[in-house]
Amino acid sequence: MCPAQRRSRRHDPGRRDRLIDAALTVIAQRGVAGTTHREIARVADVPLGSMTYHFASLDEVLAEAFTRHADSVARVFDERLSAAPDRAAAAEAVIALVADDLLGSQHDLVLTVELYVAAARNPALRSVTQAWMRRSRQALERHFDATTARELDALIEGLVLHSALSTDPMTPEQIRHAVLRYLR
Amino acid sequence: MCPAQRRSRRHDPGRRDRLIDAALTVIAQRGVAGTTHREIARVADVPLGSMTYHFASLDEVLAEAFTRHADSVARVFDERLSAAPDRAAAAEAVIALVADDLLGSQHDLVLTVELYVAAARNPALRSVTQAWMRRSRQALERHFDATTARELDALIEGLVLHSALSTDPMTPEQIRHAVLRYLR
Amino acid sequence: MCPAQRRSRRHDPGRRDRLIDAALTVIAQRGVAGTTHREIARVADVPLGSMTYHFASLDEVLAEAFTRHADSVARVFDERLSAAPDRAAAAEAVIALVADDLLGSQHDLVLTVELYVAAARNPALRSVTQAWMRRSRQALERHFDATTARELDALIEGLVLHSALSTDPMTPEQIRHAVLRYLR
Amino acid sequence: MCPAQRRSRRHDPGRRDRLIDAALTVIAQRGVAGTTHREIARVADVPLGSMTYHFASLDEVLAEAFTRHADSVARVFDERLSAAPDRAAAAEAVIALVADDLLGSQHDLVLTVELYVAAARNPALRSVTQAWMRRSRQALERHFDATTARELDALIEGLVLHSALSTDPMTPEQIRHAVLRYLR
DNA sequence: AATGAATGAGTATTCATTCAT
DNA sequence: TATGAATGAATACTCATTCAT
Repeated sequence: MCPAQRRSRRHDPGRRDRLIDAALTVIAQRGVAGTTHREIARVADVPLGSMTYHFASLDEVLAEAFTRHADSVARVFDERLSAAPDRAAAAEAVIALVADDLLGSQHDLVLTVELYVAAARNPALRSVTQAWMRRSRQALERHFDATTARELDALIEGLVLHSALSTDPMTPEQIRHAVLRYLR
Repeated sequence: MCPAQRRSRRHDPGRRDRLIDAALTVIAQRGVAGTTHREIARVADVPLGSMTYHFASLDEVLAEAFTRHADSVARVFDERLSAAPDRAAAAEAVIALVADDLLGSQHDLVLTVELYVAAARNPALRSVTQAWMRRSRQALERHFDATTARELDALIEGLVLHSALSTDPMTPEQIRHAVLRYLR
Repeated sequence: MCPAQRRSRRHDPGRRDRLIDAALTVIAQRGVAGTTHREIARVADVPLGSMTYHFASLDEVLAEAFTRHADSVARVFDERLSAAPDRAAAAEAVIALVADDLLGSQHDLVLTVELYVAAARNPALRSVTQAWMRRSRQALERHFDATTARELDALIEGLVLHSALSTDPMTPEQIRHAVLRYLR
Repeated sequence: MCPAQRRSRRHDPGRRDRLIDAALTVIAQRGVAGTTHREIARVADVPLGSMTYHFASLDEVLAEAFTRHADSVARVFDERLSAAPDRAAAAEAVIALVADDLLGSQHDLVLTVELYVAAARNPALRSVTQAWMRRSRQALERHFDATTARELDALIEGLVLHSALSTDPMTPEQIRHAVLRYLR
């Protein structure tokens, strides 16, 4: 009777949103291969049937989740580069972004790699990765010419990925060294 | 009765080997998530029971397959860098390796990314990736100092991966430009 | 705001009726087994919740739909036989009815067979088929004695069904031959 | 330890066969719509996984089951008509076949109607019904001309089906009357 | 009066692995 | 040594129906 009781969750606006977040959690923890309706529902504490009510298929869930992930990472990238007043500050922004990604939770990094693999076989996801790439490159082009932007983007990719897979990831100083050497 | 009939392959010494190759084919085509005993057996044209006869588990199959893949890619890397007489030739070797990866079949590239993701959750595979990385770096260190080798290795990673995911992959000329700019 | 916008159909007096027609369309297209609340709602372009608002259960929908089908087929049967002035004209009416069923859309025929099967397990539907049969027989009894009416009714059934399932359905001439031979 | 214990059913030759029979039982009891892997497995007292080991899909199960049904009914039809020495005996054989179908278990009759409906939407089943029809007609043509055979076949169809759906099915005497009147 | 949201039981199917031969 | 048969857990997805608004 008391409305505070966890009795029923029938009215739950925002559930779809929470499900997408739960999906990202699951993908990060168990990979795309281990991402199932059941697991997402469990993490979001929602009945299984709710998944297929809100999403037509698991692929739709993945697409929405990765889109959200890419958007949020790209937004940070955009913001930091927009805030940089000059080329030197932009270089520092890039260094900070890479270092944060590496030193921060593995969460974002793992999601990114999962997205890459999933995109290799899922066209819907491929357009997500491509939009994201385009956006990063445009952010870099605020400060660098097109060729430099493209090459720098690839270098960032390599630094992040490589270090992530290594037992001794690069230190922030090493990252700074690599980026500045390239831009020297 | 006639031995030419495709009757039975009961005596088949290289079968274990062929199964590992079949596994790589399947991983490249359908991803680790789509790699099953059944599919590998189908590709190798071998009865299902043969899989579990030769391998204790699917994980064992994956580990052996990825080990073979890493070995073969690393060997080529090694050979080309060993053959380079000087630093300039080494730079050209690196450029050629990246360009071949991109222009050649997606096969190797896809396998590599699949390995990265699988390694994120499978310790046995992580040691495969790490041995591979160590080996590449050592190959580079024949011609470059340790810091350069490490950074170059990351750049290579980024160039290959980034271009692979892009709709307009880099041309060999663009790759050459990026590598030489870094080594300048 | 503009009332012409397709905004809402909240006031829709004939909706229940339209739902029954939609149900018949779905049954004809996908069979009773493929007839679901969702599909009927989709065909009628009506929200899912509307189905259970207007009908207590799917069975109720089916019963109403089949009743409507049987009524409409029986009415035509009635009318044509009533219009026949004598036995010879009645025979021609029967021939025309069978031929029309066969040459017309498969729609009615499929619905009839679906009804037969559904009736085998659903008592509510069994009374629909029985009322229909009784009515056909009474229509025939305007012109034929009871035994002939019954036998003729069975012959009609067989001619329609048999031809419907055949790759080379009977021609109108063949139907006429069969009916007249029986009544000769 | 004792081999007589119902311990394991792992060795069970003929299981596939038993599954097809179980499928026919289920179709007769619950209709094609109610025929599921689970239900067939339950009736055959076999684990669920066994169904999909032996059959690629539920449609394959249905096709095999209906083929068996049609074969067995057609064989009886064949045999009885082959045994008839003359046209009069053939007429009696037809009468007996219809009467047996009606007075015998509903089993065969229900299966037949289910087959008709299923065939309306499943091409694989349509060829089953057509082969069956052809075979019946050929059996009749041993004693009757082609036109008579076809018409008689339709009459049989109608008598069986119509009576089956009626609350007061025809008596054997009534069936005899109908058939003989037609052949008179 | 009407409906979007929610839910739990059920469906076909896949599959790693075990086992008897 | 090798394998066809078998199995049970899991998966994506469907759907009749209930319910809060």
